[in-house]
Amino acid sequence: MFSKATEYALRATIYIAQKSSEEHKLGIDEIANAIDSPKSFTAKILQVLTRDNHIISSVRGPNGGFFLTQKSKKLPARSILLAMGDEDILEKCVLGLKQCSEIQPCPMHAQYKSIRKQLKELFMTKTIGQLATEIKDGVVFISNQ
Amino acid sequence: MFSKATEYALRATIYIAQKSSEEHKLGIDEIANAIDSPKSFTAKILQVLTRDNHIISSVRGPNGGFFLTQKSKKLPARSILLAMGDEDILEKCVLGLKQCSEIQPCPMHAQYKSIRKQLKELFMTKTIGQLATEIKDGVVFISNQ
DNA sequence: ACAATAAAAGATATTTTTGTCTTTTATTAT
DNA sequence: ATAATAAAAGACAAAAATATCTTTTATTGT
Ligand code: FES
Ligand code: FES
Repeated sequence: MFSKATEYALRATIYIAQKSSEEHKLGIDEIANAIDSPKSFTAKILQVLTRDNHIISSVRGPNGGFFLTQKSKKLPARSILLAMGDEDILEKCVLGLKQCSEIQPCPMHAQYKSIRKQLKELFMTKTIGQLATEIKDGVVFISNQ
Repeated sequence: MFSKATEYALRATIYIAQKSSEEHKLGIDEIANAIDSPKSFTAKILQVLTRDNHIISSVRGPNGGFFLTQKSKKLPARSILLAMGDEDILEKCVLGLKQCSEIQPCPMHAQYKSIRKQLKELFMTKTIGQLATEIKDGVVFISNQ
């Protein structure tokens, strides 16, 4: 479905949202370990989410690390897909045709458009904060073991 | 969603199902042109679908080419995903966790499982022949222009 | 000021995916 | 038999995705 980079981005952001605050920031080691992802590669991804997209916040130096603001927690999960350049899955033709339209629909269009709509709805309505909260509540998990 | 290879595989197979018969086979040039895909790359893909998976049939030499048997037309679209090794999208966790289960569900599991189920249902119930027939009827298209 | 810390930045490596080109083999029509 | 045809097979190339390692910069506590 998504690229490895996007998967790590989603997992990392949700994890940071769950565990961090402006007072308690998280280091890359803890994050990569928690979500079971390659450390340096994850660092690159967090850089993009931080520097280019301001979804994650970060501070260097002692007691530094990554954290999410309350504002960022209100962002929809889709904003992570947008940041990673992986949001076209919510729009494009399942058979890879250049454009998906009612005028020249592909043989799967009629059924697929409803599925894609639900997927888009999921990523547009669920916020990063909501996804994180469910982990805090212990009903869902983000660990890989 | 799918790899380029799988997209070409789906489009090519549906196209062949629509236009070919045991008496009228299709050449790789016509197929690649019709579905707007790189010729040699598509040839490799058709080779896999033919040699390894027997979804497509082929004959070499003059008046040779690719075609689909009636039996193959009854195969579900999912069989193409299986042949291309791209079927795990119908099974795996949307966040890329090693296993998707009710015991340790990810924060998106509850909503996503229903979407994934519909996607799986689509690829399991729609046959290659059905997808091709709709093109023949002129209600849907597989061209890219 | 200084040393320690942790992210940012940059360079490089590996693997996978995508794509092309050439040669070979099977089949058919003449 | 021979030549033409078209897929099969194999080698190779380019691009993108994934991953690692090193150096630099900002920040903080002493
Ligand atoms: S045209 Fe293929 S999904 Fe809409
Ligand atoms: S655990 Fe993530 S979709 Fe089921």
